[in-house]
Amino acid sequence: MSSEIRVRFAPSPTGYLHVGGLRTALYDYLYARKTGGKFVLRIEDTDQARYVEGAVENLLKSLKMVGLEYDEGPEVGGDFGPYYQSQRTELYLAHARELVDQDAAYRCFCTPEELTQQREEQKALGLDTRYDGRCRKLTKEETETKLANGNTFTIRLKVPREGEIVFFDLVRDRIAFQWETVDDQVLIKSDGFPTYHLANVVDDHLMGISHVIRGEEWLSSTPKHIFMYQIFGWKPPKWIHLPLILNPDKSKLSKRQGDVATEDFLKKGFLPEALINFIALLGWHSASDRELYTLDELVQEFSLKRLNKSGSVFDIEKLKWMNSHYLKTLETGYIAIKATPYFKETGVDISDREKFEQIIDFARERAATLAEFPELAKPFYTELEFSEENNELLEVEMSQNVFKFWMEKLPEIIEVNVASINALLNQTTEATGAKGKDLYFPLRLAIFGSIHGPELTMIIGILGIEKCLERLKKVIR
RNA sequence: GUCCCGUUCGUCUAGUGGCUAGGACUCAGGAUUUUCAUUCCUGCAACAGGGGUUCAACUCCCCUACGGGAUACCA
Repeated sequence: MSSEIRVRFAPSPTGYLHVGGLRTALYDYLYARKTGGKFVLRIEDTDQARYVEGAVENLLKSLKMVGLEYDEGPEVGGDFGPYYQSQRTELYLAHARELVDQDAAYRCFCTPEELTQQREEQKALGLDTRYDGRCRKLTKEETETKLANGNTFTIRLKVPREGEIVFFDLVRDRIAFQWETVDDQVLIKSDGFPTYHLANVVDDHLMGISHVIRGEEWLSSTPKHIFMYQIFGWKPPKWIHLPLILNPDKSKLSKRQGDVATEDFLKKGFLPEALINFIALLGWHSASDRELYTLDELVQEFSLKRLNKSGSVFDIEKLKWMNSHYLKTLETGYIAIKATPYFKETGVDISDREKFEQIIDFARERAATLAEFPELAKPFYTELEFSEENNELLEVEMSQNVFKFWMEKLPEIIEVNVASINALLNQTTEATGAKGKDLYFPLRLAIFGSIHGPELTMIIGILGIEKCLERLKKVIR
C-alpha cells in the first residue's frame, strides 16, 4: 500500500469549464505539484441525458489554456484507466452487486412517477422528502418475481437507519450527521449507468486517490460515500470540501448572473496568469500580505491548511485590476501574441511588427483586458474623426499657426526622440507663441485624434513623420 | 420545512486570548505628468447580535439572527 498523494479533478462534461471547477482543478494541481504527488483527470460522463457534444474537448482545451497539466487522464493515459466513467460501467455494476450481496444495497422497482408522487405526498404532510424505503423491505421472493416479470429497477444504497456518522474534513474539521437524515441513494440508474455517488467512490478507490478535493455542495453526500468505503472495506480518502464561489448576491456562482466559463473570461481578454492568480485567492490565502503569484509560485506557497471555510464573491473588479497588472508586467512579445486575435477581428493591418509592439506597449499601460486593445490602438491604425468641438479647436488661428509651422519643420527631424521633439516644441513656442495646452492639445488632436493621450514623442515615433505630416495636412485650412 | 456548513471594511482577506484590528480591490483627496493613463502618497470603511468562560475576548462555548449548500434514476 503506497502512501503516495494522488488527487483528481472529476468534472462532468457539461460543455465548459466552470470557474468553480477551475479552482478545484487548480488546487488539485497545486497540491499534487507541491507534494510530488499525481494529478489525475477523470471525466464523469455517467449521465446520458446530459451528454453534450464536444464538451470534453472543450474542457481539455480550457485546462490546457490556463496551464494546468495533469499526469493521468484522457489523452495522456496512465495505469489506472480508462479515465472516462462511461467506459467503466461493468466495474460499477460489479461493485453494486457486491453491495447487494452484502445487504448494503437493494433493488428498487419504484418508477420515477411513483417517486415523484411519494415526494408530493410527503411534502403535503410536511414530512422530509426522502425515499420511504418500500423496496427495502421486499423479500427475496418478491424481488425475484419482479425481476422475472421484467420490471426495471435501480439499485439503492441501504444506509443505516439509526446512529451517527462522524467524519473529519481538512477544512471544516469534525462533521456529524444522523443516519436517519441520510437518504437511500440510487447507485445504479435504470439505464444501467451509475450515479455520481457509486462511480465516484469506486473510481477514487481504484485510482488510489488519497485526497478528495471538491466543492462544498458534496458535503452532505459524504456520509453515503463513507458508508460505501466501510462496506467495501476500503480506506477512505482525506476529505477537503471547498467553500463555494459566489455571485455578488452571495448565491452559488451561476451563469445567469454573468460569466462562469473559463473560456469566456479568456475570450474577454483576461490573461491565464491573471485568472489563475485571482481564482487561487478565492478560498485560499498565504499567511503574508502577498497577492501576486505565478503558477509556480503558487505551488511553492500552497497549503491545504490555509484554505478558507466561507464562500467568496467573485469580484470582477479585482480580476480586472490583477489582469491590468499582468498586462503591464509580462513581456511585450507575449502580450502581443495574446492580443493579436483581438486585432485580427477588427481587420487592421498589424503586419508591421515593430509598430505593433510599440502600440502594444502603449495599450497595455491603459487597458484592463486584451479586448480593449484595438479600441485603444485605433488612432494608430485608422483615419481620424473629429467631433464638432474638436473641429473648433482645430480651426483656431493659434492652432493653425502651429500646424503650419510643423508642416514646415517636422520633416527636418532626423530622429524622433524626446530631445528632438522637445526642441521642435520650443521652436514652435518661439515662432507662434503657443505653449501649454494651446500647443499640445491641437497637436495631439491633429495627429492622434484626441486632446488626451500619450506623449507626442510616442505618437510620432509610432506613426512616423510621414503619417503625421499627412494628418497635419488634412487639418490645415 | 428538514439536515449540514458558514459569518472581520461594499468585495477578497490577515488575525488562533492582551493589536491604535493589518493588507489588497473599489471609492475619495493629493503629488508627479503639457493632457489622459500609469506610478506614488493620504483617507473613508469591518470583528452580525446576545449570553457565558476568563484578569482579559475578533479569537473558546452556547443561543439567536442572517447567508449559503443539500434535500433527483444531475453532477
